[in-house]
Amino acid sequence: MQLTEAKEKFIQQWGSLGSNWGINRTMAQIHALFLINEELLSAEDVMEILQISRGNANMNIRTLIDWGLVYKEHKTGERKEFFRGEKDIWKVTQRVIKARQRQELDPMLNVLSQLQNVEADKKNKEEVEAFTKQIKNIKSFAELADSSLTKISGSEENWFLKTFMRFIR
Amino acid sequence: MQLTEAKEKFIQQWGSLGSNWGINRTMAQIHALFLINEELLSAEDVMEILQISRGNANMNIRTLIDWGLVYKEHKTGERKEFFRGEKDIWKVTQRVIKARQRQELDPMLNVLSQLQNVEADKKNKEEVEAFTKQIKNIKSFAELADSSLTKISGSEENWFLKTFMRFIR
DNA sequence: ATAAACTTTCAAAAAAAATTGAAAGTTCAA
DNA sequence: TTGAACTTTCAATTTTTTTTGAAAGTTTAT
Repeated sequence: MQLTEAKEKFIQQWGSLGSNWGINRTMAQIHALFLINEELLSAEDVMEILQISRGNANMNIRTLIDWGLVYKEHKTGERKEFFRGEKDIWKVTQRVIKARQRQELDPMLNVLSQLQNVEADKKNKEEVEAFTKQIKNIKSFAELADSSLTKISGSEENWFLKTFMRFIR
Repeated sequence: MQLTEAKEKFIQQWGSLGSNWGINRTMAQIHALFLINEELLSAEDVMEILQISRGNANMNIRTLIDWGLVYKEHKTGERKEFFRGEKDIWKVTQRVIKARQRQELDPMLNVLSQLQNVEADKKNKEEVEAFTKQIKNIKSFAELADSSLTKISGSEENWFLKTFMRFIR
């Protein structure tokens, strides 16, 4: 396979993976591009390589910066902003976990907390108990997941590697 | 809060969580309904409760059955099919992991394997090496994630609890 | 203070994904 | 074998999400 073809393929696949996990396909493609690109790229470079509009490029690069997956940089003597991607796949994973934890897990935990206080009357006492019990189960599980993810996203790769290597055998 | 309101809220929140993770919102809502509903439900019940069409209900219930999150059952003396949901949140998690692993992680691993064979010529030798190295990193990481998930989705809840409890402290 | 060179925003348009419901298919009791 | 009672399919429609690009905003060198 040629390098150009391989890069293209990687970008497409990463885009489709992202898209399947609720991440904007273009954002995932831009991320893929930065994962395998060694040089600094400007917003215009990204627009051209991926054939997307200015607004689209800008908005998604912005989000990637927010997530900590892309860094802003300046070339001396150039006015324009340039960007480079975080290459370390372990750091990438940690930052994606953090972003999605705050975006999705936290709101879910909030709602689950609220749902624990349901008023019962004499007619539906048992039903309310069953509901409350199940919500409690789900909440405990979500909290365990939350702590595990927090631990993982704050650890050294080394710790992770050792732990999981032991773990999977 | 009233029970009805709480159930409604849970269904909405679960739907939105699913939707954010690339799972059809309605499918997630049906799943939520089954998570908190004690009785058997027919396709018509689901249609009515969630105000959705026959085709929609059918298709998503089918997928939930494929994933192992909902079971088909028969009431004696009734022609109609009834369904009940898997209530155990640990089993639910394991089955979701399995389904998504085969749907998304496996194809990604395949593509990454293909991408390891890129032809270099004298002009782009270094670039090809950098690319290959990065793909290799990503692939190793994806394989570690894959094994970890396989291990997790095949384990007893007890093992998982013990391991992660130790883990997060 | 100006204006050139850039970045960001956002309403409208396009694309993608989900939903509908009528029609086709299936199953089963008689 | 029939037909009633159900389930499944899929083309057309609707809804949701994404993208565009012109206009507004910002920054910086002079």
